[in-house]
Amino acid sequence: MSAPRTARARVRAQLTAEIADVARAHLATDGAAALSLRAVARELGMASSAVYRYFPSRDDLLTTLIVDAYDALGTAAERAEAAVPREDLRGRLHAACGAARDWALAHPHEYSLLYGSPVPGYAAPETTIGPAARVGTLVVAIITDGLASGVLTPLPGVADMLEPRVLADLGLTDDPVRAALTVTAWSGLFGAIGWELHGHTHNIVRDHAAWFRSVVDTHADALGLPRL
Amino acid sequence: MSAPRTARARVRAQLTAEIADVARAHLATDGAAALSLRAVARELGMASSAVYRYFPSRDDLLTTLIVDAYDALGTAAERAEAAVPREDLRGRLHAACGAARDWALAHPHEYSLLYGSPVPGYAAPETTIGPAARVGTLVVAIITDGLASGVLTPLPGVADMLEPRVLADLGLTDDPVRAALTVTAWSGLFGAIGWELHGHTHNIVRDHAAWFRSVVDTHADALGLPRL
DNA sequence: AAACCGACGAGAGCATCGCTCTGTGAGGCC
DNA sequence: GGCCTCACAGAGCGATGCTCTCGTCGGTTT
Repeated sequence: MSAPRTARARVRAQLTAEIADVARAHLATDGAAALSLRAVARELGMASSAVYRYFPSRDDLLTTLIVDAYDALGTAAERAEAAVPREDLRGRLHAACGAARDWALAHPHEYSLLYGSPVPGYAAPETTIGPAARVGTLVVAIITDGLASGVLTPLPGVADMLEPRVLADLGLTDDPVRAALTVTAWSGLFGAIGWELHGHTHNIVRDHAAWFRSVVDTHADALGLPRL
Repeated sequence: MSAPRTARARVRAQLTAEIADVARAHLATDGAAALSLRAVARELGMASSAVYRYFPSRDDLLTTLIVDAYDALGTAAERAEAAVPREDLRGRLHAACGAARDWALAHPHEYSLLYGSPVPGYAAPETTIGPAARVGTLVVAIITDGLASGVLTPLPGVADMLEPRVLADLGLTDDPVRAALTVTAWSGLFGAIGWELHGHTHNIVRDHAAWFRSVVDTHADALGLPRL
């Protein structure tokens, strides 16, 4: 991340990135489970043992790929969402979720790595939780914007299924019902993407793009986002 | 499936089942990716090559486990749903989905095998599509029951994102909007289960059972199921 | 009853994997 | 210029899925 000071560090950083790039290419074509450290080393013309100078284990390599993927997905969603007028809450949701779906369709294996089954014996380390939350943060921002501008009013009812600390951090303490709906929308949207990606809607859904838009609308309705 | 006629076929069927049982146990404890044909053979005291007399490949073994898992999940959901009065549509949805969630929490690895990332280079064969649809069929039955009894009336609007043939097969041709919502609910419910199972709601949701109930209610609302 | 043929199981073997250890070389640092 | 750390290669270990061959045993047919 920081600029390498010595020439040695520079070439090291460069080779590290090169390994990650090749690994990402393998991941994109063959999937996470087929990602082989030896194959990456072969493609780079180095001994397999040399790779361990840069990544202590296969899981470590996978972790960097995961973080990168979360970042790429988050960036895609954020850029799409930023292009929509602030007051169009539903449009912002559509943009963010549509971009997430597009990214998933373009990078199916990476998406599965993020939101599919956890890799065998692999536990997501702390470094992944930040990037993982970016899309969720985006959805929450749409809600809080709506509440701040008065377009949305807190939903009545009580709901204490979420962590109070998270509610406070997100600024949704006084609208816990809508906060729960936000988590529901978040999981539902990604569930729909995975559903399509893994073929569960094969032979059922004809127009996946249209269906996904309707899914977003369903959740937008539940959240009370006004149609523009 | 059919009764074995010869003694040879009987012992063969029995050993086949035994192999599948051991494999299922390994799957339950270690996960799908760690399922090793050799380990199964070791536990059964036979040479690894002998297992290939019963299952032509590891993927084939996995397929039978997948089919069995779909069946177990479907049975659990059906039994729970059958215990609820027919007229309580929302209760039936809660029962079916709650049972699916319970089953998933009790068999996380098997659930991930069904609804997580596809196994490397593994393509679900035709034999899995029947059992896979059982839970979905259950949800559809709740809807069609409501339409038949007049509790539900077709939702206005047009929706042609689903396959017309499926609409006809399910008897939802005259309520395509609700049919789309049904698919949305189906994917959203399983998305929520996977979301919880894979830890994406960790540190966000405090009471997962309550949250899941609210997810079911959200989809029940979207489907227009009356509160009893 | 005898011959036969198919299924069955074991073992060795191949290619692959993640990972470790050891030795050697070359670059940067004092 | 000498030291020293880092980088790399290679061999090796245990494990995987899968194939092939070979001996054996059981059921079937003549």
